[in-house]
Amino acid sequence: MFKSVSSRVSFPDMEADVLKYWKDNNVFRRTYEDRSSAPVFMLYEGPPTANGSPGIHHVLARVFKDVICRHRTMKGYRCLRKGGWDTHGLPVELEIEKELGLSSKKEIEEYGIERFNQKCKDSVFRYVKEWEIMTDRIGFWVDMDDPYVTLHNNYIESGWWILKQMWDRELLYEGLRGTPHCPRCGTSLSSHEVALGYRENTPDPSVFPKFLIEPRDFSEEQKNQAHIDLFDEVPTYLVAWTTTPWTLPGNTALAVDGESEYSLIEISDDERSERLVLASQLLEGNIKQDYTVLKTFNGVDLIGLAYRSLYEPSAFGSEIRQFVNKNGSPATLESVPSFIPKVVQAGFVSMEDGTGIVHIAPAFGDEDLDLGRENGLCFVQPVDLQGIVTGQYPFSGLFFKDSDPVIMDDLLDRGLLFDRGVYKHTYPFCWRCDTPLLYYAKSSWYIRTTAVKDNMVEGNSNINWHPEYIRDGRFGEWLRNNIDWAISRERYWGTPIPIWRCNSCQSLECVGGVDELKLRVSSGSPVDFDDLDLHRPYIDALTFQCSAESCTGTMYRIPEVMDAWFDSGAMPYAQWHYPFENEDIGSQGLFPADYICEAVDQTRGWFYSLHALGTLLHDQPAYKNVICLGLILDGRGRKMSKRIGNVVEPSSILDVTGADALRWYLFTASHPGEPRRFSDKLVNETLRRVLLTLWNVYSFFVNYATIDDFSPKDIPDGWKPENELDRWILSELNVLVTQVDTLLDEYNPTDAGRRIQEFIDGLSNWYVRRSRRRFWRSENDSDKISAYATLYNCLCTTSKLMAPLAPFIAEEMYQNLVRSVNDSAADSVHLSDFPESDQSLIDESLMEATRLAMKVSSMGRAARSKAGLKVRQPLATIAIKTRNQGEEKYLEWVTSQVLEELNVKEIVTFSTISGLLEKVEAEVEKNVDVIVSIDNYSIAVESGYMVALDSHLSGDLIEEGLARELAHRIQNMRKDSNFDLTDRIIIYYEGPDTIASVITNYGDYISQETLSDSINQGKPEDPADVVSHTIDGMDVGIAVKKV
RNA sequence: GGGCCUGUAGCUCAGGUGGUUAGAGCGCAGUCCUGAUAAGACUGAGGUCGUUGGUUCGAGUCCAUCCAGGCCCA
Repeated sequence: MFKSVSSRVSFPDMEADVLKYWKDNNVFRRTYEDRSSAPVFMLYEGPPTANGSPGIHHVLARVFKDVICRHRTMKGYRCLRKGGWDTHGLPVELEIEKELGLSSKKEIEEYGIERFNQKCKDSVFRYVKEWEIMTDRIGFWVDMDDPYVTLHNNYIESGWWILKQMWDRELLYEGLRGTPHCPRCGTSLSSHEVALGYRENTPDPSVFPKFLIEPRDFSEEQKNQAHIDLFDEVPTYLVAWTTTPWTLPGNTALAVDGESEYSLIEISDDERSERLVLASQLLEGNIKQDYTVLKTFNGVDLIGLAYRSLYEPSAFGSEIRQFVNKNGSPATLESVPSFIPKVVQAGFVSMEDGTGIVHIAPAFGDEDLDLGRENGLCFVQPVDLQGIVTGQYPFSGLFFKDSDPVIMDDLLDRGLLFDRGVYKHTYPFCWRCDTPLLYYAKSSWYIRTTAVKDNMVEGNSNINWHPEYIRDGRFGEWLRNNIDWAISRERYWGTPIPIWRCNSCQSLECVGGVDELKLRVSSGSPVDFDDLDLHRPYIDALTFQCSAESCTGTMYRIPEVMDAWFDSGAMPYAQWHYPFENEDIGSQGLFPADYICEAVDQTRGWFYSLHALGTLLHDQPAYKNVICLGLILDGRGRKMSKRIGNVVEPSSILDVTGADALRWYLFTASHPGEPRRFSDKLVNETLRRVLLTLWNVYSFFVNYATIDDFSPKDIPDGWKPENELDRWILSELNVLVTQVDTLLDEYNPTDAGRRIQEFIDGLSNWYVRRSRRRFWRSENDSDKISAYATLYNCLCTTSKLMAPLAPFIAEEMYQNLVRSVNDSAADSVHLSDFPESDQSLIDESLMEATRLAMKVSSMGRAARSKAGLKVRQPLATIAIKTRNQGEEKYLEWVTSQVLEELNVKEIVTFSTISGLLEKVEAEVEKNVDVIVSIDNYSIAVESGYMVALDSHLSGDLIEEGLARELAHRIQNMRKDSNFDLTDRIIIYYEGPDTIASVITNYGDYISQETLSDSINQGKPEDPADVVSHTIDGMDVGIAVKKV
């Protein structure tokens, strides 16, 4: 029969046993190995980096992945979930740099790329054991024996193949990009690193340089274009604004907003006059002195206007290059001898601050660079990568920031500075060395994602996002503003970019696989390809003859490695070493994924890299359904960070409350998309309120089933519930089954869990509470069997329903309730079928009626409480007024439940109590909830209902109340003495005549309730067993003795 | 600076298409119930529904604005 179940349970210990059972019986593996013909449900596991300990936020993502997969498994799918590790990238390098005390690329290269990369490689699995333990412990099923690893040669090779596809379709190109650059460390910083170093309230110069318009310079055509009266005799300037004076020598254009209005104004002092152009709405605040507005016009009228450079580049030894667009291919730079800077239109011109005229230096900012490309602007770069001003400017040789004051003084001397001040704003610094960063246009490799932008937007509309707003919101927005993906990094530890360049003719070749490389290199020195590590520096050593016609040069690999996001986006293919193996991933159901789940910070990370590569390679999204998780915060609403020290160690929770409680809390506390505050107190509350409540129902069932020797086999074939309570809870159960199944189908474990919670509450606090006596009765009649059958059914089904969410307790209950009596049942709840709802057992009216019983009982308890009538004291009558006829009928169905619950003998109608209804209506205002006392009735009035309890106590009622009180005291003594439920006892008592009379009249009742063979007046043999009680002010001594 | 999200009781959260007096759980105080219970019931205290406007007979709900927090990006 059933294994005995203590109400005192240690969930962590129970879970350890379940884990062992899964392992010993190979349960996870069998969920997919034993189902070769089942439809595939594919999870893509976003690879974590194992160079740090897993935190609670990792648990969050993992359990949300798991719950859906477990549900689909029980629905008959073959759910595939391959683990993976992200092993490349700058964070890994930075960790090692810190460890080795290196702080620049130069130092890394001196240390040696080979040794450096070896250190990186050694570090990435540093915490893998911790990850495996955590993953196992929380019950996340994922194949970690055969994970994909981004540093493996096979994985890299798949990446190369993808890149080659792009290359062949001319979607791969080299171009300029404005990148945040640390001049001291000599390296670009990733956006993540930049984010580490923003400093608020950084003072910078606020400069208003004046750019002279000289109509003399205009061609006839330009003169006609500029519909502006510009008078030679008064100098006219365009006034711009910048906080980076050091970029002014790189100015090659000024940008205006075509839609806005600009003014030509004149200001004068004693000596001379000058005219200025700036946005009309920004005149105020910028122009302190008196001025005259001569003319206003639209920004569009300024476009094409030429002006004088502040520093003519050729005069100061700076090279001038210009963006040239050649039949659709991306703009490239070509040297030109001179240029005339012009006014252009730009969408980003602000009318909030500045002058409405923006200084453009394509060599620096990314926006400026884009504008340069679009408009074929010139490109002047007067600062080198060490941050030193080049050329022969008056400030050449200075560090770029140090040149600011010199430039301002110089402009002032030359009358080209309208105003200067100080502006405080947020500016990025290198998080390592505190050097102000430089936005610097550098050459970089791109994938032309913009070529498939529309396809990406279209594909996204077919992705099922949870929460839904991500699709058109954050993610959709990102896609609509798509720019080409810069995939190269001038770093060391990453997938090397498989492009070789000829040192002679500069022609390029992209290699799409190891065999291809082997063929190219074979003409050169012999390399052992079997043993080749595809990382730097080994790959850099492979060179080969240039294949260009009549070129005798040698091809060397370009030094860059790939953005680690490319690695992660390549996982749908690279995890299978596609296409070198598993060519048919599409037909095998391995692509696209049915489901992925990560936190919202992956919008531009993994969600994007997957989507971009999926669209580029197969013109379809790489995933169908996503749960996008919100951030997890600490108990005070702060982001968890190592620095603040508020990171929650998963083990601290798991060891105390167990994995199921943690899982349940994470599922149900809030919807997955919302940021959540983590609180160990609430995990504990979840344990008590949900899991322990269920456990106690389970324990109750097993205890009594064991006493009565009940077996599920005793349930007659075709049994249908007749008892109202049984019909009610089974109706609730079958409604629940459909709801939970649907919600899990819809990727909503939160509401699924919340619904199960409500059911457990009803099961425990109404069904079992009201049914207890049916289990206590000594005879095994059909009603008792019915109660057992019902409760058994509820517990088995609940265990299956909650198996995806709380896999441990579900397994434990299933093993004991199902497997122990049925050898042919699946040997794990997770290999069993998800429950199906029996619609014939659903009775909406009965559920409505029971809700009414609960409501009325609640009011009755309130009325009792107010009148000081404890529930153990039986009352003679109750009158109940419902809101309508329909409810009147419902009430008839559940009258016995209400009477029992409220311990009242009889229900009567209000009409039999003369005048009561009228008195209540006279006393109580309409629509007010209140409890009143009228005549000898305590009456609760609430939202249209009325419950009146007769508080008059007859002698018989009082005596019966005393009998129940005595039974209660004796039960507690049994419990305190640790007697078994079935132990029979003898009772001794001493007390006044009133008590003796109760014993005489209710002795049978008390004996029956307390399983006593006799009740004796007097002392037991050992007087120490006597416990003194005070009942209704009477002193009563009672002793209980096991027979 | 831009995009997106969030703001309801001390805490965690519910509050379809606007509609009577805004709810639940936890926590707190008191009372009660209990041979399944680490539980439960009842009562009480606790709310300017982030702010300010607007639409409407009527706004927690719709619109706008601002404030605060968060994420992503400049």
